[in-house]
Amino acid sequence: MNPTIHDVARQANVSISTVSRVVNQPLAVRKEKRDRVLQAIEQLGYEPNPFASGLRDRATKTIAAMIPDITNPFYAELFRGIEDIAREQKNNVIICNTDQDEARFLEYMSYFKKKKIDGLIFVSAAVTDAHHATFAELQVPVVLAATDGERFGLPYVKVNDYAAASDAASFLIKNGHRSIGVISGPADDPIAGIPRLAGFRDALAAYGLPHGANAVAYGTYDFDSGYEAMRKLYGTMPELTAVFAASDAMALGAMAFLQRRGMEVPRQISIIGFDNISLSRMVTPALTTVAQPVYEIGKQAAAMLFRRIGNPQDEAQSLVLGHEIVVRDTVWNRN
Amino acid sequence: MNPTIHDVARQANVSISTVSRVVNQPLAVRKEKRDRVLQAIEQLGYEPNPFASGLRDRATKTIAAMIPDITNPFYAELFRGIEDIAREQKNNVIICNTDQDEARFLEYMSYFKKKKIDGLIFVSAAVTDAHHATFAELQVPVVLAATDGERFGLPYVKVNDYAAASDAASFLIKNGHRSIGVISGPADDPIAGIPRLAGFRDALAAYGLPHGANAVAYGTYDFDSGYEAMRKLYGTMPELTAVFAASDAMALGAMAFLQRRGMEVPRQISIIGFDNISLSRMVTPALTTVAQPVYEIGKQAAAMLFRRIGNPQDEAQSLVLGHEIVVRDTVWNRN
DNA sequence: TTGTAGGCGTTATCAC
DNA sequence: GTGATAACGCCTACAA
Repeated sequence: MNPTIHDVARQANVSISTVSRVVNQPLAVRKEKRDRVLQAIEQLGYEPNPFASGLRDRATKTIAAMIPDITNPFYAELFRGIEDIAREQKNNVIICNTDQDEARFLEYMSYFKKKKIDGLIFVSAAVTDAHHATFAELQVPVVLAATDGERFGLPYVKVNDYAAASDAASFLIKNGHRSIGVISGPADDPIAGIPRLAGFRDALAAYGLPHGANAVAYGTYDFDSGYEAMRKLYGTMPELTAVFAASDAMALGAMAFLQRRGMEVPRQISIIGFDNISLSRMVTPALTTVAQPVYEIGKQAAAMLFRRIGNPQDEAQSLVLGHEIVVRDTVWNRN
Repeated sequence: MNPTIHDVARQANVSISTVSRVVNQPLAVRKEKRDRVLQAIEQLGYEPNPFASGLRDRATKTIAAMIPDITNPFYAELFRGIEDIAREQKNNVIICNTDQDEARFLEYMSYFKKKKIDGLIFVSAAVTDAHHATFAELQVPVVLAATDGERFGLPYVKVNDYAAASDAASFLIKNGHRSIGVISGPADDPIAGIPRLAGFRDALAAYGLPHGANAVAYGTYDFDSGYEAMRKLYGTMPELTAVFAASDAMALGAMAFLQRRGMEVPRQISIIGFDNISLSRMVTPALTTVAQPVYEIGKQAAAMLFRRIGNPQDEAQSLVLGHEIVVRDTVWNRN
């Protein structure tokens, strides 16, 4: 049996209210008594029972993280950032794999309406009207990670996808490539689809390079779709010397396609990915890619959430973190 | 504000105890009233407040999963199995990344002693005396996943590592290999180190094949250590035609070393891994490996845990799940 | 079979 | 500045 507030009170020879005050508003208690209480707490190893507090205040010391799939290394690492901050704050984080499934999402949300949570971090998927409405019902702070919230005024932490994709294009161009294909995310994905494609294309255009429809294939960020997209792309644009993929997994898929067709990467075709997942350095040749500070995104999102939980009127300032190109072995210098 | 038991009672015109009974022991209530109550529950969307129940019964509807690192795809998938069962049981699972760090482990455990959990799943790491002692203090059921508990009488769900490694050896031998190297886990790891090495060596011995110290290098299951181990192994045993690695990540490391040295896999050197992580099909050539039913291990471990939580005297029957060899492209048939 | 009442540990409100 | 006390919502003796 854990010690309760009563045990501490008895030990310190004060009332339970005093103990409670020492814990919650230490300044309101005369120093002398406060020290006595503190000492008793220390001795007994007292910690407030979260159920009792929860029952009274409905604060749960629990946040939820909604993630497409923890099995995906990108999300796993982002989650680590969240978890590390939550642990610092002595909070639990309960993890929700949505599998991008609407029903699953709703199931979790209705669950949260009963069994309260203090806040929510929504990772990576585009926010729809339906999502937004559900968030509002929840009545707790919501922070977005690796996705955009401008449209709904939701605070977010992410990278500038447009600029990052644009940098990828410049990098390829600087390495002497002129015929460049793109494996994009879904054409209607406002997060990692549209902006990355636009950023990349605009950069090509700025250099006066072709960037027509035949230079783009679409995938769904995973390995298999990258493999398939590469097949299509190669069909419509056999002269290409480089490919930009909007995710590392797709880049790996593209690479697998090419290698299995007997083509040499990067000598014949160069590839640059996006994300810098841990696998990207494990393949041969190691993948050159645009790195997002994934772990940091998770950390900052969590920090922002706790700031808002502590102070609900805090007008959270969204964060755009920097990206960088990690140069490994899949881009050939043609100059 | 969510409806409480009182609201339901009023609506159904019964006392709160009747409502409580309907929820907890439906058989003890006359059918007529029961139906009325059920209807009221339905109408109001009543769900018991978990804090109130928690406060009374100290049941938290929360289990913990101790995992070396959720960023590792193997653990991530195992965790998915755990989570899926937990959700079925309307439990939360809080995830603890130990990073194999003792201090971190203890921090979590002491945290759990305060803020109770209903049960614990300990994944993958070898159980030490210290661990075991700490488990005992916790006073809640503990189940082991992907690790052994015989020594302490702890129930576990795992694969037969010895037999699986032995099968890997047979597979290589059947494909005509005679000079075979091993990249083992740590020599003192009783879980995935010792048994996999022993199983593999014993199989070689059974075929009258050499299996001396020069045919083994040791790693720590990760990519880099596999890379390094392959370098050593190749130094001591340049005649080898095949390598067994005790983890896929090490197999990938080994493969990277060979490929970067200009060697062809599998034509010159074959590789077989262990785990069947998702990456193994993404590399080229795709990795042949011994598959563990990871997701299933997580599921079964969780199911076992909930069985024991429900019935503490349940003498949990440990489970040994089957393995299989997933044949892809890294083993050359020399016959 | 059903209802009443007490207590789980905390915090906040009110007196003092 | 401090202490008693009333909730918070649930469950379960115990009484009826």
